[in-house]
Amino acid sequence: MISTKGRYALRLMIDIASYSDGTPIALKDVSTRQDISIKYLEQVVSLLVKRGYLISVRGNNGGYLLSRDPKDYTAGDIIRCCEGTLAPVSCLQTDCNVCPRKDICSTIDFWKGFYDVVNNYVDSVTLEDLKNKELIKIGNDYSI
Amino acid sequence: MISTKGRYALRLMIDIASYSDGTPIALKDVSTRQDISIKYLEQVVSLLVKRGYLISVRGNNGGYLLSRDPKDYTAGDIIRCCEGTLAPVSCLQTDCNVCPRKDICSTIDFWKGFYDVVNNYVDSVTLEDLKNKELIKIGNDYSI
DNA sequence: TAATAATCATAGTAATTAACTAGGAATTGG
DNA sequence: CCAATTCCTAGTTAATTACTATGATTATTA
Repeated sequence: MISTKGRYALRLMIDIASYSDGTPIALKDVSTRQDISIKYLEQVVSLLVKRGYLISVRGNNGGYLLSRDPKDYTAGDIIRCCEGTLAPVSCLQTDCNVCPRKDICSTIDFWKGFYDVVNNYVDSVTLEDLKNKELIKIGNDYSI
Repeated sequence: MISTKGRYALRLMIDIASYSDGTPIALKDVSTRQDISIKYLEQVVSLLVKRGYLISVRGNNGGYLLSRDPKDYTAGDIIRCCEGTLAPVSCLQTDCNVCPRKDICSTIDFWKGFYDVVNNYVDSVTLEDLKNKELIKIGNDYSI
């Protein structure tokens, strides 16, 4: 199960992408639209800023801006940034991890395959794709 | 991340499939081979028995038997039995769940897709496949 | 028939994580 | 200066995870 960190991160990024007009988007507005507490969003957003996925603007009329075009983020980028690895088992989290059973483990290939299909999937969807869904939902889709 | 319940369930089933000779396999032996405490295995195995995936034989020389041919279990069957649903978000856990944002949610299709690729993957691998890996690892593969 | 070896059932527990909430400092536009 | 914002750290509550413990029940076998 993906935690709220990863799920909220996705909604936050979609929200900013969808309501962006060149000026910074304040968390207060994201909070209202997405119905997530500002205080919790602050924690999520800080991870995205640290990673360089968002640019923060401090002070009055401050907020957040995308650092790239929506088509240049994958859902996987965003989720992994806030959620950590999507590895199904700890053996796959880092290369240096040494499981005492690694040479006789009959399930490691199965879990590697699991990891692969998950990463391939989340990286096949871009923020642009999700933004378009959002625009349709909120009735501002002028592309159709 | 998949919990120990699901991971141990898979190893338990592979172990029983691999060492099965018609007589029941005792947890003590699985415990030794897999290096998992008997007491914890008891809890895992009880879920598999309740689901009908294993047949338990009580008393001296008792143990567990597969109720089907290894090719008739998928890894997904076994993992879901002990782990619960593999749904990435709670909205997908049950049909009757009603999220207040369901009509305006722009991410639900993304998560449905996630759920689908995970289920398709884990159901594409059978216990037979995993058993063959195990037999190769322990050097008892007479099929090659 | 008694010892033994297994499953079965339930409860307890320590550590970790999840999902927040709280308080206040720093920054900036007007 | 003031108001609105981000930034930073710490605290909290509840749930979950990953076991361990105790003992009852069942069945083989010497």
